[in-house]
Amino acid sequence: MTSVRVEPSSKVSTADVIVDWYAGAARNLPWRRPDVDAWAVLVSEVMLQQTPVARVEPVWRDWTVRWPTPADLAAATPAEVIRAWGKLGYPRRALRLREAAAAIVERHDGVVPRAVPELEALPGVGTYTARAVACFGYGSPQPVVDTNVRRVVARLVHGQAEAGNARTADLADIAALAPPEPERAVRFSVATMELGALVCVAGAPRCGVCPVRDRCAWRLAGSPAHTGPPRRVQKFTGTDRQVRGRLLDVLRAAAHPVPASELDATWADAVQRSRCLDSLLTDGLVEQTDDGLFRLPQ
DNA sequence: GAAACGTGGTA
DNA sequence: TTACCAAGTTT
Repeated sequence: MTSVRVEPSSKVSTADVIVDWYAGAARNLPWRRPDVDAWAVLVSEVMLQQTPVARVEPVWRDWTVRWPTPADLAAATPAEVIRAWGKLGYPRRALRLREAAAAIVERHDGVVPRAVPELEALPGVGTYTARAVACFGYGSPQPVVDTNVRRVVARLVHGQAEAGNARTADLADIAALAPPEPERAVRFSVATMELGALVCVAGAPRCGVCPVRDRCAWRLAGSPAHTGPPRRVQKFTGTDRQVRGRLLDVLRAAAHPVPASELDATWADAVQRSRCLDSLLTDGLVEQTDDGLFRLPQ
């Protein structure tokens, strides 16, 4: 009689376990549909920088319908993209995305480049985003390291409760786990991010449902608490970021240029208010008309 | 390498 | 209510 050979779990590669888990656990996010092109992927990746998926989804749908190609976005005004960005936060990303679109039109014939160095040369595109676009937009087997992946590697490989700051070695760490087949390597990249986003989360990891709990260095070490300096969380209340946000909020909502007096109500401290308005002007998020009124750049 | 850069949900 | 955190990049 024949017998089924069951390999010990340790013989199954960690990458295969994570990829197989992803097949059954992946969220159905719109930018993961197979017909989504590299431009729409780039838009999603920039929007997702420091902004949760739930808030990105509706805005991404609007953008990809309104500006389906880089040339379309390059032809839009800053005011249009700033308004369409809504309240995703860090609105300089919207300007940079428009600048990236213009660079794609000028330097790449309107086609999102495939090569990581060319992607990284685009405004607002750094190490993470360049690899994410190459990998998810073009199916290139790039190692992709975001905050989720760094946390998974910190625990699974290094036995640490938390990831430290981003390091150059992060790319090598995840590349060492990646499967050799290009298509599986792409799945592995998105699957590792998903594992960090859904299971190996920052606050209270759901180790009970983790597919690699039996081989996680952190778990095997008894889930030791984080040692070392606590990560400082950035303040928001009272900062220039808050003030800038309020100023821009007024200008986004205004149908016409507004006088400075209309901005006074946003923040009591006139010195800080003025500094923030200046910085918005410098950033190209606001412009002043000839008669001294303020508006989003036309 | 540290600090700046928005916003809102969750515990 | 305060604190943490969310697919980073730029200076």
